[in-house]
Amino acid sequence: MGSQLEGPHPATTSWENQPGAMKTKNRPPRRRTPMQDTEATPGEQTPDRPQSGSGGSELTKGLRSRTARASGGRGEVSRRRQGSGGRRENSVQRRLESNERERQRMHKLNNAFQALREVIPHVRADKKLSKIETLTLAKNYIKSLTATILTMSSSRLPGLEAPGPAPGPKLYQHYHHQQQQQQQQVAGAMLGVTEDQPQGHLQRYSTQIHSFREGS
DNA sequence: TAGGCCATCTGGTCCT
DNA sequence: AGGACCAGATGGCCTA
Repeated sequence: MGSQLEGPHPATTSWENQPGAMKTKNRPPRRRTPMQDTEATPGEQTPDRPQSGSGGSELTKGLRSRTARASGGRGEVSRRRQGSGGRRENSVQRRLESNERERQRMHKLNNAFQALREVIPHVRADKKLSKIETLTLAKNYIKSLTATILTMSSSRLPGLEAPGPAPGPKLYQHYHHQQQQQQQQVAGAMLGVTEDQPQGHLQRYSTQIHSFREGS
């Protein structure tokens, strides 16, 4: 599971319909494992898909296969199993709940990644940034912004020392100028537009965007 | 087809 | 005790 591009899965949970839920590429919904299938009612399983698990150790696979058998996949559940399996079923139930919480946690993490993608400028709009690309670009974007702020601060200090008009307009001009330069840098990275000091970080950031765009 | 990326499951550990 | 967090394992999908 994990894709929300298609209709809600039988076990669809609230996150899947949240507007901010991360959309994966054009992928079909993830196949449910036998363990997950124990959550679904009989008949909701997709018959066209294999029943092998998609993760977990051999031990846990064994647990899952036992679970599938215990859940009555082949016939009625024996009284003996019902009687002695209560504890096991309880642990299986706890495991299912834990899995669900973990899924929710990962979805929240992915939502945060998506939110991050949307606030960092990058050129390659046709393809979603991977997680590692997102983190790396974000880190360098922060660096570039920090450099910008430092530059602003250094240009502001002399104005504060000297008597005269308030530095507000100058700061705004500086900020506006930096913003324009950033946009030009990002947009013009492909054109080989270069800037000298003090945009070293910006230049590096743009170069990185370029390299990501090139797929290197 | 290999490699990259990802979702999911799982058990261990940490935290409240 | 139970939930959050983490990392390893596994398998599916996609692309070059």
